[in-house]
Amino acid sequence: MSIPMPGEQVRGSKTGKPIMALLDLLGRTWALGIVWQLSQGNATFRELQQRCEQISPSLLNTRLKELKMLSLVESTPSGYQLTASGQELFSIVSPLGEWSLHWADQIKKDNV
Amino acid sequence: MSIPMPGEQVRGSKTGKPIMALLDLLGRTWALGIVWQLSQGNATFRELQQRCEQISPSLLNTRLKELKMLSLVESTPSGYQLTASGQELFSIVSPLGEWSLHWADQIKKDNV
DNA sequence: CAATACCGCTACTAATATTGTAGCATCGTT
DNA sequence: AACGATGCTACAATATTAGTAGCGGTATTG
Repeated sequence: MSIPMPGEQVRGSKTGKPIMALLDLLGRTWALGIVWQLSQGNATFRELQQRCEQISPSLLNTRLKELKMLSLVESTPSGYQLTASGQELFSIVSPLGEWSLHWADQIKKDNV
Repeated sequence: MSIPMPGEQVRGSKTGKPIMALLDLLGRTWALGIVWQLSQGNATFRELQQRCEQISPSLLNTRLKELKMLSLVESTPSGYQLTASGQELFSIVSPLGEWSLHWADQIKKDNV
């Protein structure tokens, strides 16, 4: 799968608008999960594999390449870590953690 | 693909934590894109299909079922629309629209 | 200097998800 | 009754992800 570079066509959009590239990226398995896990601290390849319970090394590596190309993750001697942009992204989505709890309650109510 | 119900096992996590269910959901093709499009106003099935340039009707319907089950989208006589929860979700992720512009600039700089 | 034990990562196949296209069933209009 | 539009299903083709084995490199240990 090609890397969803802002400015170019991506899955589901020909306009190249950055938001569409971002939605394409985030819509890939584990992309946001990796950012989420890395927000909890740097990790080596194998550590990251363990934090993401069931991710296969081939997919992890594919995602890491994408995230590196898109300036969200970088690899350092002490392992992978979020870049400044990656941290910004995380800080935007981090409220999802708490919100998901309310959401879960809501679903229960609706499905009674 | 089974619906990522908070409290149950989902792709990539056995804990059932709501955030993992949410990350599973958002990691599916077009899930966030549909929420994004609906935030711009209600839409019928075929309207939504057009807004999401390349989505196939089978996938659109699959996603809509999931989003309905998860209390994020509901169908009304005037078409599909976000539920209160769906709007909350959108309001959390909506800053991504503007942020993606800065991000695109950053990528350009990094890749010079 | 082996032998061992990690590490990042690649290779490959099987399983699963998504795309693309055709078209059915239903409804309201003419 | 014929037409057009709608929501949606069916299904084959294609693309993505999961799962497993293991290579080549770099310490560490005896």
